[in-house]
Amino acid sequence: MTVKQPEQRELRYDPKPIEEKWFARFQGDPTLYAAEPRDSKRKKYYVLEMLPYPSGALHIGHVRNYAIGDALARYMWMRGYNVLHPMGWDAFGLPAENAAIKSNVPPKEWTLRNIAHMKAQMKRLGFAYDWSREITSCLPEYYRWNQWFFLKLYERGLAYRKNSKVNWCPECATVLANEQVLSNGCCWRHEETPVVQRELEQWFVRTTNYSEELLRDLDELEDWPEKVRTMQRNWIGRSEGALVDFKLDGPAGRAGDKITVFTTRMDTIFGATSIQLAPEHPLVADIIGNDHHLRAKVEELTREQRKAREAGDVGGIEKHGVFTHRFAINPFNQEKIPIWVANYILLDYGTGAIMSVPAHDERDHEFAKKYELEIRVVILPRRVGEPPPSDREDNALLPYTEKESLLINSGEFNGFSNEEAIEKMTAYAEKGGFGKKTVTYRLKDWGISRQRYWGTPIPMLYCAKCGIVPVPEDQLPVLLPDKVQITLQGGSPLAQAPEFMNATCPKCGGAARRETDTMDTFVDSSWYFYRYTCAQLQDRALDTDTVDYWFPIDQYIGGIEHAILHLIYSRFWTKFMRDLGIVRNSEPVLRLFTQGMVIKDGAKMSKSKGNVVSPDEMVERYGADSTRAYSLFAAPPDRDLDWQDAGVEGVHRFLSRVYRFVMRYAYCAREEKNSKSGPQGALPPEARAIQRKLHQTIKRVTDDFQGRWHFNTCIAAIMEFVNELYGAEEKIASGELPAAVVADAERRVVLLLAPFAPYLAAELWEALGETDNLLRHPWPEYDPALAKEEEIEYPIQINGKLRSKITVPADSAEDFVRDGALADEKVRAALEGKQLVKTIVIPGKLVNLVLK
RNA sequence: GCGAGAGUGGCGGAAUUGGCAGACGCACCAGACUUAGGAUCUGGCGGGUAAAACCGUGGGGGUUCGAGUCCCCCCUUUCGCACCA
Repeated sequence: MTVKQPEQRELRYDPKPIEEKWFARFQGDPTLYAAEPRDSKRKKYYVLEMLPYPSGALHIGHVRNYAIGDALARYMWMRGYNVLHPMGWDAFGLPAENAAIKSNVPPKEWTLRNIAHMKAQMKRLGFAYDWSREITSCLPEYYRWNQWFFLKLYERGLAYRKNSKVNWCPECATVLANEQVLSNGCCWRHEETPVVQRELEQWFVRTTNYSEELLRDLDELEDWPEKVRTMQRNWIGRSEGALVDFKLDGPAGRAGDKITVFTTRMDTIFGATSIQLAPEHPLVADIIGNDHHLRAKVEELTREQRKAREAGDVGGIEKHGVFTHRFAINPFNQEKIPIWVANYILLDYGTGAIMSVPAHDERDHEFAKKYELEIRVVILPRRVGEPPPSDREDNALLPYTEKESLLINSGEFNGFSNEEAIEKMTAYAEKGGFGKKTVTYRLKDWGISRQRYWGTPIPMLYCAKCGIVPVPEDQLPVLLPDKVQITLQGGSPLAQAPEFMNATCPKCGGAARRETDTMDTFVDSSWYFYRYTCAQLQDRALDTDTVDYWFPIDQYIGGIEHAILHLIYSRFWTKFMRDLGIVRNSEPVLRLFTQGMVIKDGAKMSKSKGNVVSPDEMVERYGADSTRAYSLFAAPPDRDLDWQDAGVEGVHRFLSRVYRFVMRYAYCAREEKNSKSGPQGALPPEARAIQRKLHQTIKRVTDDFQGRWHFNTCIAAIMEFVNELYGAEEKIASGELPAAVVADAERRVVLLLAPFAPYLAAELWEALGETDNLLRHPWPEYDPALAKEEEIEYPIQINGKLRSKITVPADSAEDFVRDGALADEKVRAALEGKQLVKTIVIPGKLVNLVLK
């Protein structure tokens, strides 16, 4: 056998020409990542990354997001699945309008330019997307379906218009939905701009119709992070209780003759010693009448609340209130109790009015102490197995808010437990016609009106004769006018465009005015991922059967920031589409993965902090493969990642080592084409060691893809193996090691690398003499028999401390291992003068000797 | 205040079910090859010691032959929620 000389010339890994070469080839091969099922009987895998907002260039955090999804897509593809992996972002292609205006570029052009730039970046990074499925939501085709869905919502009474107080971001110059206001009271897009309240006519979507289902189905989403499920539960905020009417004592006002309160603690109603109204409760104006002093006081309370709300710290407000000089009647005992107005009562939760029970509610207690209101105990702790305690007040316990309780001072309900009392008292109220069992939700309807120019126009007309009239389906899409004056002065710029504004009423043929509000961009993002399955469809929004094949999404990957925005809206939209009969699934996403943020210099990457790492720069310096591999190597994907440029260099060095090794010894594979099944027959120990490590490495990498996605340890395992190959380099170069072993190792390492460094893998695959596309090559299998160690090193512990090590054949019996351990020199020395109390042998793990 | 994570060398992080703590990488140190090295290769690298012993996974206790891992108490930190009646 002739010994081939390894490649002698200096081999330098230069990613640039390699990536350019394969970039061109990938582009020329539209079938490479095609989503058309290769075989409809195969299992499918739909993987999608969550959309970052295309307000500028990609930063390295996005790259990490895509790198995770891309590695999965490639792996599943090699596993033989039909993979759908479309772009996540461009469906969301509505720009920060202001940014466009400030840069003096028309918004549409600005959007398309942004998208083109990002697309170029994505392509350069080599992400395996199906580019034939692009959707760009700023284009007329997408408007059509958004508007069509809106008409369906309207037909079903799920879209309505109402005048209400809304959140307004001065920076965006538009309205925001509740979900789009951060907990610090600022806008989700402008994290330092406080949102203010405005009163406006707005279009709403009745998400609350699905509150119950949105909540209930969270239980089924077992493969969602618990954190996201909890956030959604809190956001929906279901609360079971009852409504109770308290009649006004004295004359009725315009807003009625009673105050309805919501309570979850009906059992404490005999302890109600006042009624508290929200400052903006409609009855307040009625009952304070023309009392200037009271009116001023209420205005002050309103201001305090508004200020706290705008600061996002309603919890920190100092409780203030004022007595209205009016009374209400407790329907349970006909007692007259004072009506107050308080700044901590919120109009938009429950009914905006509460019964105050100072003895059994912390807030009421604090308030009553401050204003010296009566505190009356009506429940006592129940002591199991003991007779009910006496009616003595125990002030140290107050407020007593536990549910484990027993009623006192409550008329005919004395002696009942909390649970029984709530049930009986609610029934009593229902029977008496002054109350009823009810459930309230914190979730509000979704306000979708935006006063932007750039967005899907809401397809509605206002006719003087016919009122609100929907645009007929055959007139869709309603398109935006080309030229408008954008002033950001509030109100939609569309109102200044007469050619847009003036329309004909489809009912009476008279003059009509068009709705000038456009839709929230979250409407687009609520269903864009469905459209990917049938992007070219002309006559319908979606094809039900195609959607049914791909849905639900198998894996959605993104940041936590959409937990209660996009992820609630899209769940709602799915249920709505299911009820329309367009889709068959009730949930859009089977598994959700929230990856960590990328941290740089101790802070979250953001433009305002100036710590953004640009992928372009990284690709220029180290290449796309090194950049994406580092984003997976530096930390497990669910944790935050601390970006260090030096780390990229390390990964780059590793890829260089792989490149040099494979290029140098590629001849082994080219010469050994006949033995692709791996080396046959008995191998010398060094060759066996390489083979064993190879199969162990395949197992480690495969296990992590199947299980917990710790891609950092996958890459580490491949590094270890490559180090081992270098350790045997002398023997490989001299031909001492069978070429078949080297060839086998090279081929499989390249395949293992394919999800993490696809350009390099493609180049090396070719160098190994392979002509097929490596994505079409099956993922390497490991052979447990070949991965098995032949010898095991047992650590010998004495009293739990490591003292020695022995090496025995892997299949040694326990006795043999024990005898071996006891025969060890160091062990015998330690045994000197001591008594062996116990010997513990854990097969395959260790030996522990207990001495006394 | 409530809820969920996290705390391991100089740094990022390994250790999936209790079984050799620090894999892999960065940084650093030494050496080789070099006119040169910001290339490459080899070796070292938790503290401590001449070498051992010994000490080491935020702190304190416990269970166990054996604890980063399990239990109890506490500290720090990140995120989310917070007058939700």
